[in-house]
Amino acid sequence: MNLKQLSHMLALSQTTVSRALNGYPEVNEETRRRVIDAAKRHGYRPNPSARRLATGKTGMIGYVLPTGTTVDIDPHFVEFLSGLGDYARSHELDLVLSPADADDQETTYRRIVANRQVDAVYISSPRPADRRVALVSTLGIPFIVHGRSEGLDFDYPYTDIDNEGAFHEAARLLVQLGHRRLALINGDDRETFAIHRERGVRRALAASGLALGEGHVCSLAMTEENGYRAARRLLERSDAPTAIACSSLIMALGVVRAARDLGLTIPGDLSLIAHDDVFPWLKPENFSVPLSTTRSPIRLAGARVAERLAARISGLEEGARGEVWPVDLVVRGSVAGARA
Amino acid sequence: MNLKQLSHMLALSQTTVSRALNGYPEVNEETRRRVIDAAKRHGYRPNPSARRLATGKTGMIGYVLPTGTTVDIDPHFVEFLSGLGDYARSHELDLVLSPADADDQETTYRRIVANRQVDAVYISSPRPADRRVALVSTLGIPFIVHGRSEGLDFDYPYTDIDNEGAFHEAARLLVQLGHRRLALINGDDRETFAIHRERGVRRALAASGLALGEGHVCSLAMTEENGYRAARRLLERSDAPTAIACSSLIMALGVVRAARDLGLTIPGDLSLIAHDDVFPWLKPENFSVPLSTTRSPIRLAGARVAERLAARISGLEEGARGEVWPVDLVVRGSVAGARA
DNA sequence: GAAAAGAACCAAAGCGCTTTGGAAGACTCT
DNA sequence: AGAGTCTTCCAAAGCGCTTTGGTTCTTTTC
Repeated sequence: MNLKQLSHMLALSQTTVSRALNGYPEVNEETRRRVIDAAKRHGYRPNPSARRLATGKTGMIGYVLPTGTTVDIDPHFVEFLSGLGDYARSHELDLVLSPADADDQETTYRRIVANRQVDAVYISSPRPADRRVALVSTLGIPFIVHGRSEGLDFDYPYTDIDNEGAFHEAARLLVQLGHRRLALINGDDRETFAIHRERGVRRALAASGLALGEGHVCSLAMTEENGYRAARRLLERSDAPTAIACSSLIMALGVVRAARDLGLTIPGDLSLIAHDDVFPWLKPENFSVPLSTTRSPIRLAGARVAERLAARISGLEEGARGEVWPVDLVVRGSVAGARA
Repeated sequence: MNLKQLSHMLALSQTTVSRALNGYPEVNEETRRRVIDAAKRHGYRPNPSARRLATGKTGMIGYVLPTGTTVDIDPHFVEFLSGLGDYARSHELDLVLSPADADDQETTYRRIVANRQVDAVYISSPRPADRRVALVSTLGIPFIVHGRSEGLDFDYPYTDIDNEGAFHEAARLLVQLGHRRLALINGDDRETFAIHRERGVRRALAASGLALGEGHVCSLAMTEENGYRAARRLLERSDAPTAIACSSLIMALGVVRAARDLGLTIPGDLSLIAHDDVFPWLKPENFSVPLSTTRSPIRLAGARVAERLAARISGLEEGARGEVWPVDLVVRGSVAGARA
C-alpha cells in the first residue's frame, strides 16, 4: 500500500493525503480524519526510503564504531546503549553503527554525512583537541559529544560528568582520612575523562600540600588484568600508596586481587575508591569488601544524549551548550583511616 | 556531485555512467575507465537514499534491540559486535539497531522488513520455538540466528556453538575426577543455550549413573551477584556440591567470592569450571585460582554471522544450513579430584 | 457589489538513482 | 550486398514520497 494507491482510494490527491498525514494546516479537519482513518485501516506506512530521498531526513542517529582485530569495544558501551536505545525507541529513532578503521574514522564520518545516512551523530570517548569533534562540527551535522574534548577553539554541545570533581572529592576524603601517599590507576590518559580525573586527584592533594608521587599514577586500558598489574607494581614499591583511586570497577577487581595476593587487607592496609558507571552485572557493594565509589549511571547519560540528539534534529535545541553532571561519592567499607 | 552532473560532464548518459560504475558488461572498457576515473577525481559517491529507493538494497544489516528501563543488554553483546563490526567494515555494511519494546519485538521486525530498512537481520539469544525466527522466516528477509531455537517445524540458518558438548565435556571431566555431586549455575533457562548446557551436564552424569541433585541447578541472569547467591545457596546445603559448572565468567566471580566467604578453597573444597566467551577485560587465567573454562570466542561468532549475512544478501548462500562450532575445554587450576 | 483574503485542494516537478526497451553503428556470415 | 549479430550507448520510465506553485470556491472587507 503506497501513497498513490491510498490517495486514489480516497479520491484525493497525493498532495492532500501526504499533508493530512504529516499534520500540515491547509487541509480540512474532516478530510484529515478520513485520511488518517483510512491509512490506519489499510496499514499504510510511508516508505522511508522514498521519504528520505525527498526530505533528506532518515530517522536515524549515527555512531562511528572503531573496529579492528586489535580494537576492543568498551563494555561501558553496552550500558550507554541501553539508555540511548530506550529513549530512541520511544521516539521512533534507530541507531546506525558504522564500523570504521580505528585509525581512520574521518573517512567514515565524511561518508555518513555526505550520504545523509543519519540525521545526527554522537561522539564518545573524546580526547583533547579531538579531530572528530572539529570534523563533525565543520561538516554541519547535528551532534552531541558524550564527554568533553579540550583545547578546541570553538564551543560544541556535550554531556559529560564531573570527572574532575568526582576524583577530587574521592581524593579529598582519602586525604582527610590521613592518607599521604595516594595512587591513581587511571584509564587511557589520551582520553579527556582520564585527564580530568587525574587533575581532580592532584588538585585535592595540592590543597593539603601533597602530590601524586612519581610513578604513582598509571594509565592503562581498563581491564581486570591491568588493574592487577598496576596495583601490584604500586604496592610492591618502597613508597607504596596507602590508598588508591581507580577509574573502573573492572580494574578494581584486579586491585583487590593484587592486595589479596600481597597479603594486604582492605581497608586496613589499603583504602580503595573506584569509579562506578553502574553495571547490572557487577556491583561495588558486592565486592568482598564493599567498594566505595564515585557513582554515575552511564545509562542515564545514554538516554540524555539521545534526548538531546532528538531535540537537535527537530530544531528544539541549538547552540553549543555543554552540560556537566555531578557525581555521587558513595562511601562503603573499602576506605578507612591511614595507619598511624 | 550527482549522477546527472557527472554524466553531463562526461558527455554520456546517466545509464552508461551508472552501468560503468556498477560493473555491467555492456559498456566499453575504455569508457568504463574514463568514467571510473572521473568519478574518483570528482569524488562522486552515489546517493544511497536514491539507490535504495531504486533498488531496495540498503547496505545495512539489522538487529532488533530489546530495550526498556528494566532490560539489561548483555555485556557479551559488545564482544559479538566487535567481530560483526570488523567484518561489516571490510564489506561496507552498516549495522542498524532498532530498539524495541522487549515484550513486543514483532512490531519492530515487521516494520524493518516492510520498510525495507535493512537487507538482512540476525537474531540472538533464541529460545525454544522462538517466535522471532518463525516471523522473520515468513517475512522472507535474509537472516542468521546466532544460537539455535528448538522445536520449530522448519529449518533455518544458524551459527551456534556446541553448548551441550562443552558442558558434557566439563561435567565428564569433573566426574572422572571423582566428583559425585555436581551443580550447574546456569543462565536464563528460557534460552536455548542454557537448556543445551544443562542437557550436556545431565548426559555426562547419567553416563556414570549420576544425576543433578534436586536444587542443584540454578537458572539466573548472568551477574556477579546471582553467581554469588546461587553458589552460597548451593554450598550451604547439607548435600553441597563438590564441583560447579557455571555458565559465565561473571557469575564465576560471584562463585569464587561465595566460596571464599564460606571458607572453602578452590579447588580443594570445590572444583569450578565456567564458560568463557572471551572478554578482553576479564580473563579466566587471572582468577585468584586460574579458572578452568569451556572456551569459545564470541567475537569470532560475530564475524561469522556477519560473513554469512553478507553471503546471503549477495545470494552466495542460501538454504537453511546450521553450523555448530566445537568448544575448547581449557583445564586450569580450579579443578581437582574430589575429596575422599 | 467588487476586490481582497482565506480555505481546501490538486497537478506536476523534483529527490538521484537503476533499469527497461530500444537504436545506431560495426562486424560477421552466406 | 543484405540479413543477422554484437557492441555500445541512450531516452525515459520508474522507485514513493514531499513540496512548489497554482486553481477553485467561499468568505470577508470597505
